[in-house]
Amino acid sequence: MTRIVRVALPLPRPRLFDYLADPASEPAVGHCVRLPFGTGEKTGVIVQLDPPDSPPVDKLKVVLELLAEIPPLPAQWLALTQFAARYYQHPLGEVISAALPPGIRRTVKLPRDDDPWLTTTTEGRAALSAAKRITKALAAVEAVQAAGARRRSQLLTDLEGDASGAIREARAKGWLETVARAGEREPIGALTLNEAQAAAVEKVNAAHGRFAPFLLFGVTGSGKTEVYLHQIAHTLAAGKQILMLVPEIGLTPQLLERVASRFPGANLVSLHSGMADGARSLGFVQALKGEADIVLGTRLSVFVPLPRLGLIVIDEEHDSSFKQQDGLRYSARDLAVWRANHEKLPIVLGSATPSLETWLHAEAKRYTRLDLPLPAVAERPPALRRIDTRRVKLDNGLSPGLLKAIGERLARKEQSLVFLNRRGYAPVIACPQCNWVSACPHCSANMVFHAADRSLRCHHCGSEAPVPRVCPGCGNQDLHAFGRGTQRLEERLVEHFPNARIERVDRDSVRTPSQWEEVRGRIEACEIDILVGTQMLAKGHDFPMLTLVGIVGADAGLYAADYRAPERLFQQLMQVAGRSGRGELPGEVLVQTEFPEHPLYEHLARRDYPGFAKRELADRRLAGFPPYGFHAVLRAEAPELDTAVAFLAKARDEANALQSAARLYDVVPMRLVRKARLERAQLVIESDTRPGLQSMLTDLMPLLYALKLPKELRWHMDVDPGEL
DNA sequence: AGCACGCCGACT
DNA sequence: GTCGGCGTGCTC
Repeated sequence: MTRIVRVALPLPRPRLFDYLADPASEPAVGHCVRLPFGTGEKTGVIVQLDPPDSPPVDKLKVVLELLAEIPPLPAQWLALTQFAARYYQHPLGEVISAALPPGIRRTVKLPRDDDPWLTTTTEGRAALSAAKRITKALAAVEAVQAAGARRRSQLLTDLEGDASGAIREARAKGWLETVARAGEREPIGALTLNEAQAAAVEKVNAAHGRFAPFLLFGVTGSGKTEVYLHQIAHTLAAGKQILMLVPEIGLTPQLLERVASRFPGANLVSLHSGMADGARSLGFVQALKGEADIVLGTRLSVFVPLPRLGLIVIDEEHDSSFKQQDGLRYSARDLAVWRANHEKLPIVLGSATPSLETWLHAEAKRYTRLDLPLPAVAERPPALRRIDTRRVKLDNGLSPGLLKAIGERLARKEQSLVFLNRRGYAPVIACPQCNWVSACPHCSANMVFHAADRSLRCHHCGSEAPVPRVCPGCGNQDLHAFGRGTQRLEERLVEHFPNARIERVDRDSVRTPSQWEEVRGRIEACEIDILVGTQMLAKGHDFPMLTLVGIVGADAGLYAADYRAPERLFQQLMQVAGRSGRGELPGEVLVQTEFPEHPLYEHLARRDYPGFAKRELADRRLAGFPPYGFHAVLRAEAPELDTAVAFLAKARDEANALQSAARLYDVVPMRLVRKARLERAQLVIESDTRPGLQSMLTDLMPLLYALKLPKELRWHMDVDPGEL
C-alpha cells in the first residue's frame, strides 16, 4: 500500500508538505527523507503518516529516498523540536534543520561508521616504553593507553593537528588493535567528596527516573565538577545516557580529558559548532543509536537524540552563550529543563551566580537548591577593596593603589590580573579641532583604534580602515585616541613595569583554542607576571600563583540601559574575582570605581549573591520584568529605517486588534540603530504570564507571515530575548 | 529561502 | 528586435 508522508522541510514558512512514499519502503515518523522540491531537492523529516487532510494524490510528488541507515528520530526528539517550534514561533522544518547536524541536512550519505574502539597491544606498549623519542604514531599509542580504550574519532580530537596518518601507522605496525567495545570499566580517580558534595550527589541520585530540577549553587573551587562526575557515574551505572551542556568557552580539552579519563569505558561524544560536519554527524548518530554514553557539548547539543537519557547537567547555567542569538533564537537551558520534564529526568543546573530566573525557581522551591560552600580547608574568599577613582589621580586609567599592589606581587613573584572588558587600544579616535570621530561607515558605532597595525576596526560589523594621517574633517595632524582598551593598558603597564613579563589575553591576541592552551600553560608555569585581558580571562583553570585581580572600568555596566546589565556585570565580576587566591596564597581583589558605595559592589565585596539577587528581583518585580513578566521582541531591519518602522507599526496595529492581555511597547529604533548598513527597529511585547504571551504570539505570527513586505526587509521574533 | 514566471529599458 | 532588471508567488 502506498503511504502518504507529511514532511517538515527547511523553509522559512510554517508549512508542512505531503509526499507519496515508495511502496517498497517502510516509512516511519522520524525518518529522514530526500525529496524533490520545486526544481531542486531537499532533505526533510517525516512528522506524520497518512495525514487525513492531504492534497489530492495527483498533486503529490514521490519521495526520492528514505534514509534508512539513519534510525528514525525518536518521538521524544520530535516532541522537543515541536515544542521549540511552537514556543519560539519558528517553522518546524527550520527547527528540525537547526537540530540536525549539517552533515545529515546537506549530504545524503551518513558518514561511514569506521569508528572502531582501539586499544594498545603488547607490542605497542613495548614500543612506547622503549622509545627515546615520541613520534606521532607513538603519541597515539600513548593517548590510547592513558584512556584504556578510545574511539578513533575521539583519538583524533585528542591529538594535535591531523592525526589520521599517525593512527593509520600505529595500526599498521600492530601497536593499536580494534576491539568490539570498550570493556565495562569503573570510574577512575574519583575524589572523596565532602559532606555538602556527597549530599548533593545523593539527592540527585535519589531523583533517578523522575523530573527533578536542581540548582547546584557553589562558587568556583567548591567542587561542582566533581559532583557532576559522581552523578554521571551513578547514571552510567544505571545504564543511562548523560547530556552535559557547557558554555562555549567552557568546552575545553581539559574538561573533555577529565571526563574521558574518569570514565574510560564510556563512549564520550563531544559536540560543538566548530567541529567538522562528518564528526558532528557521527556523534549525533552514535547518540541516536544509543551507542554514546555521555554527550558533552555546547548549546546545540540540547537537540541530540538520546534514547536512554537519564540525566542532564548544565554547567554555568547563567551563561549567555546558552541563548542562540540568530536563526532559531532558543535558550538551550530552558529547552533542557523542558526536555527533563518531558522525559522525566533529573536536571542539574550549576552556577555560583545563577540567572535570576533560576534563582527565583529555587526560592519558590520549584527547583531544589543544593549548596556547596567552600571547603573548610580553603582560605576565606580574597579580600575585595574598592578604590574610589574620584579621589585619586589615574595614570591612563590605572590608580596608584592598583599599581602599588601589582608592584608588590612582582616583588613576591606572584601573578596579577588586570581585567578590562574592552579590547583594542582606544574605543575612538577623534579630532580635538573639528567634530570628526572615527565613526563606522556601516554602523552607528565608533571604530576602535588597534595600535598593533594602526587600524580602525568596527567591533560590530568587522570593517577595517587605516588610521588617517590627518583629520579627514579639517586636515588637523593631531588626532587623539580617547578612552582605553586592553592594548593601551598593556602599553602603560609595560612602561610602569619594564622588567615584568606582561601578556595580553583578548580575542585579538588569542584567536584559537590552541593559542589559549599555550598561554594557559605559560601562566601555570609562572612565565607571566601580569595578565591584561577581557572576559576571556574570567573563566578557565586555577592559577595558584595569581593573587591579585584588578578590575578597571566596570562602572559602565552599572547604569547601562539594558535591565539585565547589572546581573551580567555581577556574574562577570564574581567570576573574575574568583581567579584570585585559588592556591595556597591569600588573594586580593581591587575594584576601581567612581561609585564605591553602589549596592552591586557592596554585595560583590561580601560575595553575597543571594543578597544581590534579592535586590535585583525586587527591582524586576516592580518593573514587571523577567522573571516576573515575559517578553518577546519583534525586530526588523532594512536599508532605510522607515521601512523597518513601517513594518513594525503595521505589526503593532495587527497585534492591537487581537485584544490580548499582552502589552505592546512603542516601536523604537534599536540602541545600535545601524549595523552593517542596515537600519534596525524593534517592538517589545510584554505579558504577565507565559501563556498570555504565547497566545498573543500564536495569533500574531500568521498575520505577520501574511503581510506583503518589501523584499529588502528582514524580520524575526525573539521570545525571551537576551536583551532589549 | 530558492526559483520560476512575467512585463519594461539599453544593447549586439 | 532581444537580454535582463528584480517584483510576485509557489513549492506537496
